[in-house]
Amino acid sequence: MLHLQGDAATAVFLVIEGTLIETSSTEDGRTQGIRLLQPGDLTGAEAMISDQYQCSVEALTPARVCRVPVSEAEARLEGTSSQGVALCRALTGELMDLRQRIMTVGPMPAQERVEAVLRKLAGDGGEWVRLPLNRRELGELLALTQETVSRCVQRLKRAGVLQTQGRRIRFPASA
Amino acid sequence: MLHLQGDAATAVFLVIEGTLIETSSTEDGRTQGIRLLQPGDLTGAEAMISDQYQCSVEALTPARVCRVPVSEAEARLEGTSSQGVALCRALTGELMDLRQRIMTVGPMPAQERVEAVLRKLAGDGGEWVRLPLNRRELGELLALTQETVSRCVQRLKRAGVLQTQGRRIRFPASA
DNA sequence: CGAACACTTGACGGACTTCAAAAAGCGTGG
DNA sequence: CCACGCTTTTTGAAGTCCGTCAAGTGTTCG
Repeated sequence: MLHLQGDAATAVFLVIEGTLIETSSTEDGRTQGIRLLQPGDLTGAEAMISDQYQCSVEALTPARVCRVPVSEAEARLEGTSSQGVALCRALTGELMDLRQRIMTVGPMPAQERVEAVLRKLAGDGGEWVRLPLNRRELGELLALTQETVSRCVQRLKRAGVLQTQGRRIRFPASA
Repeated sequence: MLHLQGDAATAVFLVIEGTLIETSSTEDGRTQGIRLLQPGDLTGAEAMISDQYQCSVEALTPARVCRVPVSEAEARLEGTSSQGVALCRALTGELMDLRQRIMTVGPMPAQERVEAVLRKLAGDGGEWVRLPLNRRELGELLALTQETVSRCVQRLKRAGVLQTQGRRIRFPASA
């Protein structure tokens, strides 16, 4: 085990030899494998922009990895233009976002996926927001059909989780 | 439409304003939404290591984006240590890998997912390889149950796509 | 006002999950 | 080498969630 999801993120790792696996778990215990790591792959890059690891990394075979403390990685970039550092941080942010997406389309049931994406789009501040996607496009994003998306939205409405008004939706403040 | 999957990749884009969506399609026409892009997000980073875009990007609302030609992005990193450039390339590779994973767990049926991951692990060179994961772990990676993974492996065996021998598997050379 | 498009709803079928049990691998010690 | 116990894998039966097909009901905009 290289590190656990939630551990203090202090280093980036480069795989030299062997096969490892990144996994991530939801609070309620569902686990999803994110990706296999093979020689040449990098992992733990989120250490550069976050203080906690987003996933656990475990060796599946005996493996050798190169551990680069964040301080050292940053020192290497230090001499560089600030754009270089900014680019790395941005790329790392994209990585974290894609991992989150895998957690959504992987183990979540349809209704949770729909709620997750709508919350992201609408915010949960309680304002009305016009959705920029139709049901078909939402389905495409969530690996569901438009019909399933529609049914989930209706179910969430009936459950009082959200309100709709044509193409506009809103999550009532949960207090 | 910012660019299409397969277009010549010549620039990286930074979202300034608006909402856009990255989508990717398989050769046989299934489309999967990869992620929503919002202000501050970066897209098209694969231009730095590939000559084709991996996904299409489309604006869902009126949007403003900053287009950075690859040549310029590289020039900015030029003054830097080679490690900076290497780091960016590695991060971009991870991004492409995660997109591929979303294509796998999103729209692919169980049997295709199993075949895809086994081919990645075993190579299709025709040698026997010992799997470093058991059925439960394969299921975790593919968002399937261990039983479904097992059934798919059996079906692939019967179809002559692969052979097994305890924990070892092999894809007969397809010639 | 009407046509095109988006969204909802229902009935049905199929793919995958769940639960349960049998079979096969695999290491240990006799 | 074989017997034993453990884990992993396979197989079966039943149930569920989601996809497909097909109407029907908004909504938007010319």
